[in-house]
Amino acid sequence: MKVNTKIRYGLRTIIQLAQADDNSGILQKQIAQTQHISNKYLDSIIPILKAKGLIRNIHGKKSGYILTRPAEEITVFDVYSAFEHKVCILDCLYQTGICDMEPVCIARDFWNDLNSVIDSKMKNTKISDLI
Amino acid sequence: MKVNTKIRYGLRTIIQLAQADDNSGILQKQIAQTQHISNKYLDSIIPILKAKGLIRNIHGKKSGYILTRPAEEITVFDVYSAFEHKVCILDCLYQTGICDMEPVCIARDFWNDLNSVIDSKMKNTKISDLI
DNA sequence: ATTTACACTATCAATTAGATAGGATTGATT
DNA sequence: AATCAATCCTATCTAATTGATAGTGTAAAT
Repeated sequence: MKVNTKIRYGLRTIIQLAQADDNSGILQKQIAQTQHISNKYLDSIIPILKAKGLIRNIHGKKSGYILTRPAEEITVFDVYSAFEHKVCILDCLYQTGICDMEPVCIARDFWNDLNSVIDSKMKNTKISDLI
Repeated sequence: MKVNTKIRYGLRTIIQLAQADDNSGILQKQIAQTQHISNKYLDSIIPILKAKGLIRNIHGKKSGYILTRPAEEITVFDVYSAFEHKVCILDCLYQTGICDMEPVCIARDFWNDLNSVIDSKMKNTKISDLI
């Protein structure tokens, strides 16, 4: 039950951009320095956020990254799902045939509930709620 | 963000014992068969539940395992914490000095909230609620 | 005394996490 | 057009963790 580094760094990146005044972008290098993340490692995170349409690059004098939409319109789940398709604390929740017990598993019902709780928390929290 | 096998199997074991009529115990072997878990693997799970005082062995004619207390008095968290000390989705939540950003990390505040949500769900769900 | 169940220790293969390396490409500034 | 910094892509590596099995020892019941 750990949140992995990419998701954590991804969220921190989005938060940093959300906190910036929106006239200028923030360079990857700056994010690396502020967040104490290696610039190389960010190489594997930033492109994902970009591909999912959460951030984009502006060019010119004030070059760097900005959010593509206001922080009010981005949820934690948007960031999470850039890296993992779904909130899924147990494989059997979304795949059939993994476990023989599935149709009768009471434990699974609980894990499914817990999964929903986590999912909802992420979907109901906007980046703007955090800052 | 996965729940590991020991915790899952541990919960299933507790549920099976909770469902049994309380006159007789259930042998480890029976649990293995019912739950489709190898008896050998249960060797590394059952003793932990026992050490934590959740189950105990009865001897004699109806030998096997039983719950030490009624299902109303056991929470999912009791089972979870037999295997992992705390609900902790991020190391920095309970350890200082792991991350430089800790004092100023807004993301951490969110993860901390999410952690509480998970923790509460487990602590507020009794085994008797599941069956 | 023998059988059955449980306990203890060690080991192992597979997977994943976290991170780095090196180079190609892109775009802005000169 | 040249140069320089930033970004992107692919490959690689180590360490830790997970899930599981093997083998043996011990205890209790019939």
